[in-house]
Amino acid sequence: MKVAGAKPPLSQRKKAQAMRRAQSCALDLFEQRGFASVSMVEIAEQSEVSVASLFRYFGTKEQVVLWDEHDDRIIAAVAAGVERRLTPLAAVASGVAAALEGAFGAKADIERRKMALIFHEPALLAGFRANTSVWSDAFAVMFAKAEGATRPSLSHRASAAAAAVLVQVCLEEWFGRGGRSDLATLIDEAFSSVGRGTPIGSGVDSLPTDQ
Amino acid sequence: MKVAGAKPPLSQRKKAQAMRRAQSCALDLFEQRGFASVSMVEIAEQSEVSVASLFRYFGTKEQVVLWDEHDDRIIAAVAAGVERRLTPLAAVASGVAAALEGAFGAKADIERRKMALIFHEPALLAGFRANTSVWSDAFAVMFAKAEGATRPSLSHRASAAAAAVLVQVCLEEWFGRGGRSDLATLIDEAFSSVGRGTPIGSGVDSLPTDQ
DNA sequence: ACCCTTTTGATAGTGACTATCTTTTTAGTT
DNA sequence: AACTAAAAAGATAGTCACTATCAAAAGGGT
Repeated sequence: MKVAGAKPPLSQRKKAQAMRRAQSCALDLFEQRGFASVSMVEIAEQSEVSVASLFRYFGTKEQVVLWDEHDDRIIAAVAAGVERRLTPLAAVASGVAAALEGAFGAKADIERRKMALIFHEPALLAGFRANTSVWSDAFAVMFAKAEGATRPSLSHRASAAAAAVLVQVCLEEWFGRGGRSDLATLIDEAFSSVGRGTPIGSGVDSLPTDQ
Repeated sequence: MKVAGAKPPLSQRKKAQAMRRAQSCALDLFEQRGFASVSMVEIAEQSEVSVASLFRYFGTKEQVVLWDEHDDRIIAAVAAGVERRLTPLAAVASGVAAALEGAFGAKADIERRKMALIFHEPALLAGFRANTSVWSDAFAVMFAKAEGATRPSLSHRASAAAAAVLVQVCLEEWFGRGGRSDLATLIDEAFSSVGRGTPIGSGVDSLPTDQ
């Protein structure tokens, strides 16, 4: 295991710093004038990072917003849950809740600005939702390994995809409520409503008024 | 109810015809030279539809492939299942199975060519997966209405998103197996493995070897 | 200081997509 | 069948995300 204080090489630190600077400038510009009305050239000029580097770093304009320095924390947290042999959905639920508690702690301001932009710009929302596929694939591999399988089966992929998409739904719900609800509670509610296969009209949380 | 033989206006028929012609030409070209190496101008020349119309019809290059004349059949079939008050997941499972049986019946050749391209080109796969959001939203509204709610609750959206993504997983699995498996069986397997919340390592379909 | 490797910057080019305008086609109406 | 208002299709020019390539400038070890 690595020592916590071990520095990565200078080149990597400078790169990460440039990426943070570029993302921060991009958020400023997008908030002021909208995602479509700001060009990559402007972001480059504002952030003192060349256009070529912007594309090298982020790949696409959307990823300038969507990029998250610590976006592997969720996957790591879920992996820990899987190793504790929780139910697939339970592992994901607890892992995500733990990881996001950290994300919205220290640099909560950046995260909130990102989320606000994402839900305001359809192009960004589409990219945000595409993360589901990445999570899903990662979860599926974990589930397979936990059962000693070399490759994920259909049921592994199914559980993984369901878990990943439920996390997305909860994140959107959470932000839609202004970030005031408890994310862990939302995840719990979403996961259990799927897990128990509630029949439509059974009225577990809202009885039809029969009108 | 409308008479089955009632014709839509001439303009709409010509448009649909042009779209089919354009899609068919596009599939030819993409199969020959790859999605990225064919420009919209070439598709326009080949199909005798102007570039402007291509963008009016399809919006994006990806949608030239992804567009499906009858892609509302799935949603309609699921709506029918919901009205019969099935479980959310059951309604989606049966509806999708029914709808796709039709889709791969008459014009199965086009559908297979589309699927082959979609899974061969990452850009198309991303677009294909984005359909999940559309389905999910539609399902959520159905579930809410079935319970007499005016707007979908979190659990409605959760069930809808899970159902939609499971359909995607099954479609991908189905195509990955060369289209030889029975899609309805796959859907059943996927949905039940999520529904029962199988613990990891419980060994329902493969016991861990404990190594 | 020295080289060697990796990273960054600058430049030119491609093509998806938009905006705008003109021309054609369609659908009623007489 | 001819006339007209409305809608759709075509043509054109422009923007900008993204790629490819090469030159310059770091970084990292000797």
